[in-house]
Amino acid sequence: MTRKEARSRCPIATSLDIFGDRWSLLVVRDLMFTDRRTYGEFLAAGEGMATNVLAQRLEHLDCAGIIARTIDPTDGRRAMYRLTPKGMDLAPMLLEMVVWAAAHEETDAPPKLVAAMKRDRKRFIAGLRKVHGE
Amino acid sequence: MTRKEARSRCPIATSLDIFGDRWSLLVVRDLMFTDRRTYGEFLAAGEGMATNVLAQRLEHLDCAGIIARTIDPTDGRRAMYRLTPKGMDLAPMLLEMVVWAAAHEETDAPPKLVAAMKRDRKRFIAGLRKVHGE
DNA sequence: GATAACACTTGCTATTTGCAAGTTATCTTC
DNA sequence: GAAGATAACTTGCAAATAGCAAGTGTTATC
Repeated sequence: MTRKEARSRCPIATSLDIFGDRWSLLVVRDLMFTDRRTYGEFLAAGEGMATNVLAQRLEHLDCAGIIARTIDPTDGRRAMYRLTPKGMDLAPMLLEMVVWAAAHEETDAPPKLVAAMKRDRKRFIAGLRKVHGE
Repeated sequence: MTRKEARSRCPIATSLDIFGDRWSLLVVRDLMFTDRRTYGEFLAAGEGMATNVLAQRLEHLDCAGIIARTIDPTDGRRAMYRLTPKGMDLAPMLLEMVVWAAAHEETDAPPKLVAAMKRDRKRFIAGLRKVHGE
């Protein structure tokens, strides 16, 4: 997916230039809400992402500064990914996306989790940041 | 863009099935934040969307219940679009996207507007809802 | 050294996007 | 009423991306 030169500089257009596709935010989701950290784990997430697409998305998110890649010191084959602070700052948006979908679509989000998100967004996000060592 | 059968029922995956592409949220943006309401106006927004892509996106958002289409009573050629309540409920997510992009990317969002969003999200969203007659 | 695992890469097909001309219905002007 | 303009798409083709599955190179294990 070659990114054309920037369109407007509108924040939403700018954001969509970075993650306006079907797969990127799924990677961010896994890093944010689950303990998946490797290429193989993202592939195994059950979303049906193709290997070339995942590789390209990881690289793009890395270049955008949303995720960071390191090599597992205990296994030189394994690349580990984590969210950067810039990536963590996507939490409010992802949270609102969860809340929206839970209200308007059929999802398997645990009702208690959604309720916790809606009850106190700031607290929920603070909890995520703590988990991620921020 | 043929939508494959649903992947996981995760809220984020579900949402991305609906608007996980480069163009859909730009339509929602225009309806939410500007006074663009017609096919021609969306095309003229300066984002470089192709005509066939716009037509398909409008239809898809209509089918998803996010926008609604009516014919302008004063001009039978003109289709007018508006956000449904379901579409309006995307406001918090769009707002967080704006805030994120303003913080991490170079955008032309007016600083005062971004500050108003960050200062009191609920109030800003209430203002949007009032403008949209909710 | 043989085998396996990890992270991609590659070659090909299928699908979508992008471009620009085309079509149809409605409106405006004369 | 006819001619011209406009609005919303549609269409045909080229370009780009997604998807599939086999392949490759490095590292780890036995």
